[in-house]
Amino acid sequence: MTTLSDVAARAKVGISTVSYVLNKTGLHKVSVETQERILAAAKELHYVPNIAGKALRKGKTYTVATLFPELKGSFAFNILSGLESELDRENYSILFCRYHDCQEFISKCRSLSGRQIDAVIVLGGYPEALGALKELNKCHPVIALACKNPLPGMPSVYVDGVKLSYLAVRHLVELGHKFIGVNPGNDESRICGAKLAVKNTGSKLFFNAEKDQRGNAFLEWGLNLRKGITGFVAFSDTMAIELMGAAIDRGLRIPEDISVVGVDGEDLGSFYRPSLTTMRQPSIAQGASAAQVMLEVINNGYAEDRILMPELLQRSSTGPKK
Amino acid sequence: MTTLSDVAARAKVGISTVSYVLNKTGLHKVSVETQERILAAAKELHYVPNIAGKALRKGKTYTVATLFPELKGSFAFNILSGLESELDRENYSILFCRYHDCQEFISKCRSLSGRQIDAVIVLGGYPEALGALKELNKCHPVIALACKNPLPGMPSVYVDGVKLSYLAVRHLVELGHKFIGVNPGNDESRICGAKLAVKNTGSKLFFNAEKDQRGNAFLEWGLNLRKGITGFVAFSDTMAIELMGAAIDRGLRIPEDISVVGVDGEDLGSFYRPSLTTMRQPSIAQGASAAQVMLEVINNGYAEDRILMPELLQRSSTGPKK
DNA sequence: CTTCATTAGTGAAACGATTCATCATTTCTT
DNA sequence: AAGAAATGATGAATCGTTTCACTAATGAAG
Repeated sequence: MTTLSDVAARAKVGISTVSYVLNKTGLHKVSVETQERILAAAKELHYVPNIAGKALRKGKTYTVATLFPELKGSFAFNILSGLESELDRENYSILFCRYHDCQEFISKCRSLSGRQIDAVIVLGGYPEALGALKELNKCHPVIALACKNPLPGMPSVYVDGVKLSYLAVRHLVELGHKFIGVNPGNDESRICGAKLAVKNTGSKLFFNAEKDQRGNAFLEWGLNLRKGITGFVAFSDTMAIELMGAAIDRGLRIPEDISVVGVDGEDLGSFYRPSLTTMRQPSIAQGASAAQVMLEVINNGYAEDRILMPELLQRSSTGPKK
Repeated sequence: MTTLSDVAARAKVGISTVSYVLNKTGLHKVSVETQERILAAAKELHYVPNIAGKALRKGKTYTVATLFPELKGSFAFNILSGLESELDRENYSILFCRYHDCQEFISKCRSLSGRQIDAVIVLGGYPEALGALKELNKCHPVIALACKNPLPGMPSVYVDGVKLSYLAVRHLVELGHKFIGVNPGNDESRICGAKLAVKNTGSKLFFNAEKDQRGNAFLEWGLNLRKGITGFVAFSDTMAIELMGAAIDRGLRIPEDISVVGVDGEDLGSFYRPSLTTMRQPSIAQGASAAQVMLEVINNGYAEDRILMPELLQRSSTGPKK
């Protein structure tokens, strides 16, 4: 481990001069020759700054924490990837934290509060844990990812839920489906977007409000409705695929008998038969945007929300109503 | 930010005593009353140790880096999760790093070399980048994950490839398949396991050595062989599913016409129709094991490899040869 | 009554970096 | 030529911990 003073000794200058030069602090005047001598010495000795020392002195760690819920599929890893490539350029590192339930969410918030980090990026969360989140936000800037403003004024990055829902439902409407089932949970934007899509079209919307619904239960609910639903929007690819499996098990044909739209845009959906029509949510871009927002907040103390646009990936699980 | 000296002041003791008490260093004698006074003061002031200060002094950071390649599916995130829950208990944090190509792998190895961390867990890697890995290993303990001993003596955690391959092929043999196609890449263990499984059975094995094969190409290769292959082992669920899609597109029935075994054990495979028979590779357990190996190496300077056993998940994509 | 352990506790020196305040020089003004 | 200003460089304090070496004070042993 070579330190600043090793470099200083070799370049025959004071320790502080080395620091000034290596940090390119343009303010302090150092002659060109000295600079070169120092740079050379640093290179020869393979000097790398000691992050702990730096952090201790500056109070800044160039480290941000991420707090993830349990997630399946490649979504989480894509987010991480997007974050990483954006932050790496600015020499920030990512700390990975994860919670399984509300209690653990709270305890991780607490322990992150006391940690030396520059910001936290939070996914998911719990309504009953807003206190812990607020507490955390007193200690560090917090950015909400894939979750719209959990706390007033907290900068967020998310996919436009109204548009997402609108595009998915409109796709089914345009295919002629008259009775459409969606399970937006209690997400206002999704409900709103779906309503917008059927407005003045003659198609009718049915909301399944059940939380944590499985695909087959959703299908059953739809088929049992008086009118018989022919178009389904499932708010995740996993559920959509599960729904399709259940439909095939009952001898239903897709898309001849029912049409299914998923949400996420995972690659895997394209390999299913029929391949899954889905709403692509740009996960890597979400990570990258969160990184940008975070940097803005760190540098300017403030950032606007970043809202990303979803996109319809039309494949074979949707077709004209027959 | 309350520091040790704040606590010391409130408890009316010296700063070093506080340190001894808070670190439970059993060696130094401190009277019970004083201990309680200090503990109380620390609690009242919400003391949390400054990691930077600690790291600077001790040269130990309680941070380990992970180095991931690009990966799809939930594998990577599961690994991270397994790591996290195991390491969290020991108060280690996880730094997330990622590479896209060989060059970036090398540069990340370099930058990790200079960083203050206690160990590195590496997935994937490149034969042509072993130098960088060796260099990294000079600076920190390195554990290889899901990759068998990339460097001699480097502790590794991986799933038993021989067994994996053996079980997958034997399953097809037992179903009566006489011509079986596998694509083990250049993985010796997988080739070996597959050979073991057909030994003295009358079934015959065909190796597709192509790297980065897509599912449909693999299928085509198998169908075009002189004998006509009826059983396929694809060494990832994604490829297996892609292969099934391609088969269905050609009007083949699964498992009546061909049987397909995947490898990974992702949930999504169970929703496919037919649902995918696959070899489960315990990804969370792999993460957890890597964490344990890492702790062993950090504490004892040495650890045995940890080899995990795969498991056959029999579903509907395999059936008797007809 | 010394001497020696033991107990309870403290002071101060690191660890490696940043940065304020200071100091010689030299150069410019007037 | 004397003071002011700019240039180039440095010393030392500081961030929060840990931990070695040390000190009182008490009790036990000889």
